[in-house]
Amino acid sequence: MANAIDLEAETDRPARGRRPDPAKDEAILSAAREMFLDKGYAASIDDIAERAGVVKQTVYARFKSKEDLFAAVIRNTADELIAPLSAPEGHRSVRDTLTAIGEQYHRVLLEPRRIRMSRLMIAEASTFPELARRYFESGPSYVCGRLSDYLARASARGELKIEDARLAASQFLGLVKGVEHLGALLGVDSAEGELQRKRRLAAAIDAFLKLYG
Amino acid sequence: MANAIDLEAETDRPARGRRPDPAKDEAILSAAREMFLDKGYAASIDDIAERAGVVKQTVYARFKSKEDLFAAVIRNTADELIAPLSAPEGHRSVRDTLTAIGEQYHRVLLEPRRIRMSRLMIAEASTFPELARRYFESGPSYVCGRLSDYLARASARGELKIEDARLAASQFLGLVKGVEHLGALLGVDSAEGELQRKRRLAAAIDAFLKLYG
DNA sequence: TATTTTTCATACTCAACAGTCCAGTATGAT
DNA sequence: ATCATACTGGACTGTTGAGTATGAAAAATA
Repeated sequence: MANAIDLEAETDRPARGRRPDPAKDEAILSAAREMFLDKGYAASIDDIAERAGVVKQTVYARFKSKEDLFAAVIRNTADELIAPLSAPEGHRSVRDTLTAIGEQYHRVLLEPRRIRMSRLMIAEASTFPELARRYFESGPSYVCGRLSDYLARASARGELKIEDARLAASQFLGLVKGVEHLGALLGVDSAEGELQRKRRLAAAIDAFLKLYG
Repeated sequence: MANAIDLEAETDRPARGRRPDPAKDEAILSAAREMFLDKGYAASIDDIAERAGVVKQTVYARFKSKEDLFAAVIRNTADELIAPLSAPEGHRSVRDTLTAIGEQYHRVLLEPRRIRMSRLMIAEASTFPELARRYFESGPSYVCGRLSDYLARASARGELKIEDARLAASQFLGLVKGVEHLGALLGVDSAEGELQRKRRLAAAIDAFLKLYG
């Protein structure tokens, strides 16, 4: 029963009249992201619109409700945050690779933006379970999976001795996080300088290699 | 300059008239706790009052504002949650002690009540930094401290070989938590049964003893 | 130019909520 | 009995915020 118009709907053909400004999409999403990260879901559409330099109606022209906008922001941001995790593998030693992954994970996890994002998702986990699940699975759990793959391969090559790769990966990330990550989520700045953080990371890697080396 | 009245204020002497009903204090706090855990700080005073079987005025008679009530709830609940952590030490082997501590930490951390509480605190960390800090310090950080003390003593007795006790404690708790704790905060039920949880705990202890045994 | 669609500007509805006020009732002490 | 305090019931203020409505200006096509 699909006619020409339906088919063309896929390719977004606005036919006549003024074209929607794509820059405004970006402005709205970006403003919404900032506000949500700042105030949580309590952020108001009015404030978001004002920050985006746009009128409330324009927001509602693109997103049919606040929930909708929120979901869009989350998906958007989650995707953006995955990118730096596609860690290159290759010819490096196990220690170097783990150091790189650990450093990245460390940096990403403690990055203020990510902390605020995690806070937001944890806060709204009961209201938006689906989004929270996606966030977890495309974030920490994804990293854990990739790391697990790597560990399994390294183990197959005889560079490590691992039985349960998934468990080992979870342990590694746990070692890297320690209790301090929870502290960061709770906004305890932990007076922990770059130095101590590096030290903890190095200790985690030493420990892991001692366990499975 | 303290006169009799000031001194007596300490012992709460309302002099004349009808006495405040202590049961209502408890009812209000308990209702507020439930509602806050459920809806976050967005929970309304009206709902709290209704649930407590009390009129809004009565709430405001005891707590001068919503913030005040919230703070009272947090302090109250945080205290309540510390209690089970005063783990007895003694004649048991290091392994047994670690198992007990780990099991307790595991149970306490993953207990639905604590999860909801952590969610709440993380969500409001930027609005109530002081409360969040207290929560962290009287919760996870406190456990870490106690564990650290224990490890230092065990190390002094020669039962373990540990240089940095605080670091080791953090590592142990990290091993116990893995990535799964974050998943729980995000409401991912992880399809992880009691079995897998016990397994992870056992693995964490094995690993720790291999590291520092 | 005529037409269509976006965007702005502004005002509006409707509901919820923090906090207050008041009049009356209950409970205790003197 | 009387006075002070706790508590109820309900109305009230003022604000905020989600979502809608309306009308006019701006940009694009025919």
